[in-house]
Order: sequence, then C-alpha cells, then structure tokens
Amino acid sequence: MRKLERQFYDRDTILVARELLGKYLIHHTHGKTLIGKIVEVEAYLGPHDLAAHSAKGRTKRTEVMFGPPGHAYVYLIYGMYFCMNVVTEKEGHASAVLLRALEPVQNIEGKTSGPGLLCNAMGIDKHLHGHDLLSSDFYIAAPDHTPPHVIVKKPRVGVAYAKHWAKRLLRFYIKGNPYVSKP
DNA sequence: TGTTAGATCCAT
DNA sequence: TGGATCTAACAC
Repeated sequence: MRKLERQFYDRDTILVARELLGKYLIHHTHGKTLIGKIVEVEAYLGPHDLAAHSAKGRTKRTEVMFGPPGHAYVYLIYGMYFCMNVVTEKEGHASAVLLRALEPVQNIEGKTSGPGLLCNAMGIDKHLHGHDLLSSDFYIAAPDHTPPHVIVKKPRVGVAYAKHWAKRLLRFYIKGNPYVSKP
C-alpha cells in the first residue's frame, strides 16, 4: 500500500478523478482502520464550472477548494448528509473530485453507494473538512495490486441547474461494480 | 434578522 | 413524488 503524494492531486482534475478509481480511502478512527475502495467519482472543474460550488466565488464554505491540492472538502448537504471531495490542481484553481461510492474493504458497516452514505460508513463529517490527505489518519492510497477495470463516463448527478455543464460527462465509475450508486 | 435552495436518501 | 433537516449565502 502506497499513500498518494501531493503531486498526484496537483494535476488535471479529470485525470485525477479517473485515476482515483480503484484507490483506497483510509480513515483511522476510534481505534479502527476503515478502508473503502473508490468505485465512483465526479469531477468539478473550478469557478467556470457552473455545477461546482466554487462557481459562487471564494466564500467561507468554498475556501478549501481554492487552497492547495490534496485536502478534503467536506460539506453538509440537504441538512442530512455529508459529501466528501478531494481538492485538485494548483492553489487558486478551486477544482475538486467528489467521491460518490466505495466498495467495502475493511471495517465498513452500512451502505457505501452514494456520497452521503459513503461518508456515514467511513465516519466522515465536518471535523475532517480541510483535513490534509497526506496526514497519517485520513488519506488515500494505491493498493499493491489493482485489478484492471473499464471506466464508464456519465453526466453528473443532481446538477440540472448548471445549464450546459450538466450535460458534460464528468462522472466516472468502474464498469460492472455492484457498489456504483446509479449505474 | 429572515428566507431559500441545495453535488441526498428513503418511504410512499 | 415528497418529506426530513440544517446551514451558508444573500436579501432586506
């Protein structure tokens, strides 16, 4: 297992999104190590992307997106669920990748198909907002052996308000994986 | 200080 | 198809 370095996140957001598929999200908490394999993601390309929160400008909420790559952007959605994003590209680009579904690997209880459920199962909440993913308790790693997979491209979910940006194929998932939220 | 919409999920 | 449930963002 090899922890992803800063450089991994400091690249084109679509590339990072695609390469995050198959990687392991790891959270050491309450004496346990929770591990889930990333099987579905969405790319949010920055302030010009009308579906991205950073399109609203630099605010208290989106501050982390404007910061350096390799940090977690966690927010509460619909008052009920948390969503977990990975900040990508150079500081100021305000782009990120939303994690939408995981395949349980270790110590995972409950559903992991969907951004809200995924955070629930991994113990992710507001306290991890802005957390550095090069830390020792919450990070993403490449497993020693990654089985080959085919990537499917689809429009992003729940962003109909984003006009033409809603049609872009910026959602990626592992073809045939049973944990994908909306195949 | 008040209002509103939202990168969701689940039951009906 | 609608209800749960909360907060950042913006209007006033």
